[in-house]
Amino acid sequence: MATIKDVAHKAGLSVTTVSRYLNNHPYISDEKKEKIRDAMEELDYVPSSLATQLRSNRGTMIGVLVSRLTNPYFAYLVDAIEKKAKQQGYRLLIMQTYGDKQEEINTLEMLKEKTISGLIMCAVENDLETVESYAKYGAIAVSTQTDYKSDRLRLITTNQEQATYDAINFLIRKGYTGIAYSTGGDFTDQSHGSYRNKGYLRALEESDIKLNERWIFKNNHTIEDGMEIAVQLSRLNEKDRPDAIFAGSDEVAIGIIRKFEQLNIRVPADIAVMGFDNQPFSSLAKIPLTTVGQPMETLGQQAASLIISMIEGTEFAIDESQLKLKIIERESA
Amino acid sequence: MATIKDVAHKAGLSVTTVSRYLNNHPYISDEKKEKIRDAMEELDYVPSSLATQLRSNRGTMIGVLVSRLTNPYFAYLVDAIEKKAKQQGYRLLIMQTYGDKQEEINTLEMLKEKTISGLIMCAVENDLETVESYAKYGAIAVSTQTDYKSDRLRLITTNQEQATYDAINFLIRKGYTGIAYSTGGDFTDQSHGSYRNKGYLRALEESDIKLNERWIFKNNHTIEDGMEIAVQLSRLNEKDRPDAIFAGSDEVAIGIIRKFEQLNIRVPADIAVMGFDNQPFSSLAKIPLTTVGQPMETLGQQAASLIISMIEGTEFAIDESQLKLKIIERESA
DNA sequence: TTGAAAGCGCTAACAG
DNA sequence: CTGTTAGCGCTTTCAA
Repeated sequence: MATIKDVAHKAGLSVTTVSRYLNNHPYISDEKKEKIRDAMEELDYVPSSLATQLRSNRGTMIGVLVSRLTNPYFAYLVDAIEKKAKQQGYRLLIMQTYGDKQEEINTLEMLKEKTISGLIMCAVENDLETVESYAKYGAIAVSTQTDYKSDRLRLITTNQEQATYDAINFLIRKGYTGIAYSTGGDFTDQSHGSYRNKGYLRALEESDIKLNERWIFKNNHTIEDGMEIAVQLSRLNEKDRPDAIFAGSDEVAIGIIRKFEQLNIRVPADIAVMGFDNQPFSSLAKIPLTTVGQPMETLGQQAASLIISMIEGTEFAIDESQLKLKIIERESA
Repeated sequence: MATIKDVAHKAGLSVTTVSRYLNNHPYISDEKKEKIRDAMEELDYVPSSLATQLRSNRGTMIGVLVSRLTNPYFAYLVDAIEKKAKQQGYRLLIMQTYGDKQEEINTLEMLKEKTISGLIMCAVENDLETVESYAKYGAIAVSTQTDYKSDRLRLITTNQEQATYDAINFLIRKGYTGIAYSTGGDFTDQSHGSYRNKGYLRALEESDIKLNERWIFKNNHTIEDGMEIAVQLSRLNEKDRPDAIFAGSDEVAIGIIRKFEQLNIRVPADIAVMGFDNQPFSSLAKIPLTTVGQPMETLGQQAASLIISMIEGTEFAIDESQLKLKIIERESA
């Protein structure tokens, strides 16, 4: 591979001048520019981004950390980030944690290695104190709802609490009053999904609906989990049964509906089912799912813009108004 | 950030020794090892991967090129590649082409930049001659079925021709004889999907079924395309109608089925529908899809192992037996 | 407007 | 077993 030296030699100039050309410095005569261009062309020269980064101490690689790429939520997020990043001349290094804290740490360590100049964490496993301790090595943006305040870390938040509140109210307005609830966490304040729990609780409270502990289902993620919930629900006494369930995820919702079908429980006539995420398959289901859609596209775009601004030391204000979740009404509720 | 120099200084040793330690060279006394370890610990030292790569001329980054990450086929592929790569100490740089030839070239150029030491092309837009011309700059593995022979380029092939042949025979054995066919390409030999076309044609021929041009649908990709196909099929005279259609993609299949439902055409009773890909939603559909499953997991693993072996100059033999597509029978056919 | 020279952080002969 | 030294390919003073 040709180096800057070869180009300089062939053009009869110094490497300095060639370097200047590469970086669009002023003060190069057009004549030399021409020569350099020709030499580069002839040698099929491409600057080594490695050397550039090492010397100039500014990288062009952005890390993106997700739980699993096969989860469409993350796939769409990464898709949006990739488009925006490419457009601004940045590359993406993708890592998956699969929910593992240590993997997350390993990725954060790449900031020290200078492999990446910034990291977008689309999900977070460790506590934010730990994450923040890496902020001195590079830019970090985290997508999560939290009360944690920090000026080294930028947070890019969607309002899960509000979305859940809205969703439950949507059900209430539709006349449902017995609203069961499924969560991926354990329904405590520290668990995953705690902000959604708050939204659920707040909506019930405002409508003077008493919480029924037996209608709370914890640690559910998969279609199978959903089917199990449906079984449990079906075992309840007719009058002890909720008339709706907020499933917390589209997978779980699909599982519930599928099992209900086998049990001859009609959706939404007997029990309405509401999902969360608006997965691609949700509109394709046998009973198209009423669900909550997340703004993956704008979330990804803004995350990319944010991290780039942090890397480059410019300002970027997140536009919260673009980051709203919205209820997507179809047939299951 | 601490450098190797700082570590050497603090440990009272030369950078060479520290470098040796970093690279697990023999000939270092345990005593010094200890010192180095301590110094690194204290300084929170992490080697700059940039400098290492520049100097040693061996990188640790693998490029992965896909059409769109939001296509589950690619998401699952990348997922598998990521796992395998991580396990071997490599990182993934992801690029999307969105079907654009120039984007593919841009990605190939990264081989020259030394940004990546190898590239896995999960799909290919340009002709293989062009791709091959980049092979001198780094390892390239391409996943595509082709007759193109090359020793600079490694191909990792699934047998689309055979899978389609098998699928059509599956339909034939089920008693269907009028088998329509939809393709993403234009049904010519050069287009996307030409190997599938061959499989279709071969199966028909072997069963002495004459090709009916009016049952060939070209350039279809989306659910909407599928719905349009269904409309056209419904307009055919009852006796001119096929009794099955091989849709070429699950999306198209879903579209066809959905429209058929509106038109009161029963699936599979009136017309059987077969998809391709086994997308995650395919089993979830109203009428669970009979389709062809691709071995994304092993394909991804083998692609990763292959490119790593190429980068490291070792041998790796692709295990074709693991790369078989298989028919997944559900209800639509 | 141009060039010489000194590194960025690391590795790899070569010499002890 | 350990250190000296010369770069990898590029950018950036400094001086001309």
